[in-house]
Amino acid sequence: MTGWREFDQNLVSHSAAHHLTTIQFLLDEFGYARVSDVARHLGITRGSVSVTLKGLRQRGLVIEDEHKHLGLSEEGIRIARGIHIKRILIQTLFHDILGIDAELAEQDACKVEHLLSDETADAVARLLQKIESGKTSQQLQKMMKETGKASPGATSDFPSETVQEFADSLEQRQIEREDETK
Amino acid sequence: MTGWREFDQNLVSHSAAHHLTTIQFLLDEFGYARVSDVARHLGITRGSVSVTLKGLRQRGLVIEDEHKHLGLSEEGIRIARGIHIKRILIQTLFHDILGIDAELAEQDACKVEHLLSDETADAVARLLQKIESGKTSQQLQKMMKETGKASPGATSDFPSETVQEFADSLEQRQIEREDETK
DNA sequence: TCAACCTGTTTGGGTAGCCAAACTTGCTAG
DNA sequence: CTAGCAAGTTTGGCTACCCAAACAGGTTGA
Repeated sequence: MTGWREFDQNLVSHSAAHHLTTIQFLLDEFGYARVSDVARHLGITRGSVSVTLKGLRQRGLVIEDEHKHLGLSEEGIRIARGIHIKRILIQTLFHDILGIDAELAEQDACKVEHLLSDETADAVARLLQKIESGKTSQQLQKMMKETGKASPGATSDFPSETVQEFADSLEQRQIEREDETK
Repeated sequence: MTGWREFDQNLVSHSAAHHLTTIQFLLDEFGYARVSDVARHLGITRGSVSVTLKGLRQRGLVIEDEHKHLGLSEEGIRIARGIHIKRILIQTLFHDILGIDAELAEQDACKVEHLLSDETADAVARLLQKIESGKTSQQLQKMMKETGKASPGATSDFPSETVQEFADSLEQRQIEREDETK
């Protein structure tokens, strides 16, 4: 298992990602952002935000003016924007393509947004754009819409028996392909 | 921002997920699993594994026989299997559909496997199965294959300008839909 | 003016993980 | 029989988060 712990050497942590995107959101929405605003928006205490932002200031991602109003450095903006876009892309993938309920799609997207590689995010964008741009058959459109509905008789467990079997077959094929390669 | 911190009240943490799936893997592969084996496989020290597994034993997910050989309880097996299947599904989605390089697809899948909701994983399975089962047009098959290739002239930055604009338009539409709803 | 309030910071405490290093155990090769 | 090694555990230390509570400054209304 190489690199199963890559996650903790990411550019920014889950927490930092949310601090940055929150500041950007507040700036867009209200024109300013203070420690308390960030804390309220994230649902954590001012103290926690204060400490976290101290770190982000030291890393040069967050800046502060004389009135304690927060802002993002150029790099902070880049990072926040990247994460935000990933969130939108994943959310759209889950909601529009997989048919996941909007709220759950947002929740899942929020959990993984800062973990996905740029390459994967880019690929999601390309797929969505292709589907978008009408290069898609009627058939696919219809199929995509149906994807969201559970198969008749599906239970609430995961994995269902069919999913289990399907995943097994996927894995088997994967192993075979690896064998071919060598 | 409701529930941006859901991640830390998941069934199992990223670390625990890997401990469980590693035990399952070692059992399948070698017929036994000991603390040292798990440690070697995960690339961390025996001490860390020892402590973590103590917790998982207390939670009833991991069991141990008189020879210090590890095993999984019924619930442990269920959890490990669920995570493993999610990994396979996501990896396949990224590799086969999005065209992401196999290694990166595995790495990304590994980061998010334990975070995705059952519903989303199920939906991924349904989508893959539909594409699989030949209900898909030739056109889509072709499209899927092309998706992996970056557009000509694409740079190595994320997000590219086009992706940026595309994501903006997605977001705009999302907002409009929300407005309609209320 | 000054008390009440809002804002921000600091500090002590807690959990989750990781490591290194010191032990304990038990097996095995001389 | 025993020295040595491998396996497992414990402990102290570290980072990254979170909270609660104490504290410091500025604003504002009475």
